[in-house]
Amino acid sequence: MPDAAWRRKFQRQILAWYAGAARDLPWRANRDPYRIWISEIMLQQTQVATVRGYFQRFVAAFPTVADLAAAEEAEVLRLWEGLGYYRRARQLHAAAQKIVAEHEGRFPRDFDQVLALPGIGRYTAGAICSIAYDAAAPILEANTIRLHARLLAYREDPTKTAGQRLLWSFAEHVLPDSDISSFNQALMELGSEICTPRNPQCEACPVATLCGARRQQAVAEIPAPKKKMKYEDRLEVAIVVRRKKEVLLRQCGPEERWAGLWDFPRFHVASEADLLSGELASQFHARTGLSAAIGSRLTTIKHGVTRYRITLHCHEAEGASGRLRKDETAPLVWASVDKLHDFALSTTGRKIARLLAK
DNA sequence: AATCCGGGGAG
DNA sequence: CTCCCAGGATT
Repeated sequence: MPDAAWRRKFQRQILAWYAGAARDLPWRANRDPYRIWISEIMLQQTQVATVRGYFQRFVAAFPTVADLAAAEEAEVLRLWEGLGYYRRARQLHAAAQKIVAEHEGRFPRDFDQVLALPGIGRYTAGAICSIAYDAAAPILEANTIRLHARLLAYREDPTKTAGQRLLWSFAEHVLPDSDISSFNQALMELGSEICTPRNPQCEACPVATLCGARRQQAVAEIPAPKKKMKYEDRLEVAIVVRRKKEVLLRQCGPEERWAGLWDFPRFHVASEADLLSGELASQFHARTGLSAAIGSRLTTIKHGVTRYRITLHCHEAEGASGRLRKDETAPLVWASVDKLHDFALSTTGRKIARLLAK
């Protein structure tokens, strides 16, 4: 670990640089812990450019913890539509209700109480408490993992347990006595804007002279590349069942992907042949209670969900008849095509909905 | 320690 | 195409 002199120079350089480089982001307008919390949850595994618009709409709809707690979960999910990792939205909502129930509706000040809220781990608790309250809490996330790994010339995979232990320790060790809020944000800003994954701008870096990777001319090799994800190809089919101006939607159950969101009835099939074999129609009947033939293809959408590369064929159902099956955990409803914007849909569901509206 | 969870930006 | 992103929860 670096000594006190190194630390002081590091802190001074970081803070001086940030004073002139801080971007004007919506969640930096004030230090309201509620807004900072919302931004931190949205920013989990999601880029700043993507979050901007969502953040503005979300805090406009729910300006306070109490507003969020009082909202319907469906409305929260609707505002989250397209952001992904929908568990974040449900946990955000649950946390707001917990704050109302246990903290009189005021966002807690104590680190451990913040950490105890659903959806908040060590990073997010540290970020909120340092940014909003100037608490002496370290942070470690994508930007600072890369930044610190380079500063320390750490050549192992910094996302593994040993690397995490080292980098959390470093993050705590370099924390200044004051201005923690600016300091932590500055570290992330530096990682995001200067110490980038590819082609970092070391010439513009305020701590280049303190950087181990730079000294070893190993900036391009650090951090070590993560092991490549192996993707599994998957074939799925979405069925569009029309009834006059309505279409059949299904709400995803709590145990499945996109829990709480609505989608067109969707099936995993082994091969293209299953579309014709009657196997799909049989599954469709078991799921919905309706009898129908698989009709013409409307479109094909390719997308990825974690380790799956999904090819989604979207087909019309023809001659649907029968009575809808009752399903408590995954309700089926007939939705007016003109009212599909009132439902929180998965991104693929929204693409299909847009197709039907034409 | 591994795995799951989404979607999009950017090269 | 591939890599990556202000991670957390679960197993």
